[in-house]
Amino acid sequence: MITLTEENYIKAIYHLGNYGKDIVNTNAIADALNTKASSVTDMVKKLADKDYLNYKKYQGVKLKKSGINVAVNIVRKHRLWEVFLVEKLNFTWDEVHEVAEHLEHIKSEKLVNELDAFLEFPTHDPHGDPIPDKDGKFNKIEKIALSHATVGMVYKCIGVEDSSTNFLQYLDSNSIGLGTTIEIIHKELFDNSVKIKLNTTEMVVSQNVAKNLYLKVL
Amino acid sequence: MITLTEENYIKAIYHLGNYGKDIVNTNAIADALNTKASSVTDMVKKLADKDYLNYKKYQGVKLKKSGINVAVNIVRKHRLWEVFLVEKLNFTWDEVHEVAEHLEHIKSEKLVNELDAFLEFPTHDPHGDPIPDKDGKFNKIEKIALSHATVGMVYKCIGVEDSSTNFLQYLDSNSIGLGTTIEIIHKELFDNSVKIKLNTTEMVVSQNVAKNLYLKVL
DNA sequence: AATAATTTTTAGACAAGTCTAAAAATTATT
DNA sequence: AATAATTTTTAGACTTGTCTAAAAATTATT
Repeated sequence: MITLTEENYIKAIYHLGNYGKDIVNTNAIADALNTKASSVTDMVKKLADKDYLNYKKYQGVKLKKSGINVAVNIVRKHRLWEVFLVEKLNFTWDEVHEVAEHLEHIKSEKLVNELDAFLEFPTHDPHGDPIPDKDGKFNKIEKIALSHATVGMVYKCIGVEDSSTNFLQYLDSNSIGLGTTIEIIHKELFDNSVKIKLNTTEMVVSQNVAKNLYLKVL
Repeated sequence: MITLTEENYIKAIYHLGNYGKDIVNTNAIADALNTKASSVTDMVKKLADKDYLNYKKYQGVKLKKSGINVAVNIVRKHRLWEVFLVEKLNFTWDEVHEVAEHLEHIKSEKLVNELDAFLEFPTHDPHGDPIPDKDGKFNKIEKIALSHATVGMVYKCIGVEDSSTNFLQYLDSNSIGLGTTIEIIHKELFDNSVKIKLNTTEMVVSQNVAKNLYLKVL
């Protein structure tokens, strides 16, 4: 049996380590989980014992197949619940994350698969992130950050890097959401801000915003 | 902050103590939660400290208003999730309990109230038990156990006392469900078994079954 | 290559919730 | 009312996950 805490460690390692492909070091995990490095050391030893990952002292950890399976399954559940909350229960995209953090730990194969079917097998969550299917397969989308977009071209907003409440509410208040069409008017070399056009209105976004907003070519 | 374990103790005390109205003793709680009396003593002291209940040494515990509020809220969530699982996700009435035991602990006012609205404010769960509304109000139905029904009368099945998988599957396999019409043919004084008629077929149920099946007069 | 700075691990402690075994209180029996 | 049986509580220990502070290893700097 895997505990809630173990699941959260595995999930963090998965996200920090490029879908479980890279080695992740102790401090990064501690930061991500708001805990101390010593606690992380204890837990990764335990996870290594349980064969979810490889742990080399002073080097770091890398997920093994069974660890990646656990992580993908949690990601699947998290994103399906997010779709449910937005599409059926009138949550906004900045409200879903916290609740989904809890729902993702409910253990029932039937629950997640029936939920998937009920939502008609969605492929992306409300933040534009792909949802793994029953077999754990999903498409890594060819997304480009607004900060790397080309002046003069037209894009569609497909997701965010930072899904903090602050950032999502900023986007909402500026009428930027999933699917919003964005034309790149000008890039300011001085401070890396970007002038963009939404429908008819033009606005300038900071480098920080530009780096955290993902687009795809229209 | 209330922990998951505290919530489960409060829920058990609520059910054991007639909606929180009666005093409940230590061993009863230990039995219900599959734990030891000494663990119960420790926990009820803690719950008394937190003002959820009154605890008198060697006497037992009784829920206070705040404890009843906690319990009713958990019951509300549990039963709403059961409705969701049966009506939207194709669960059968014997499959819902275990999953709902976990879903009931998710803490989000918005989640439960939106779920309630999404399900169109159901008043009863799939086992016939009433669902408290947003303010904790619900109707205690005038139900009668099959064991106390009158020979010759016709009833409708409205719920169960025992919602164990075994019992619910027994009912399913004998085509007894919510809404089934049941006529009382004969009561056997010798072993308290009851002969009943369902549509056209007649069958005999044991005293054990009869005590755990709730009816209402048709 | 030696020293300094950083990262990671170890050692020991703590809180929550549980357990066993023994002691104390209550209830039942004669 | 005294003794027996039962119930409940206490005392001390264990597990999980956490922490602090110190030690050890690694990496960076001179």
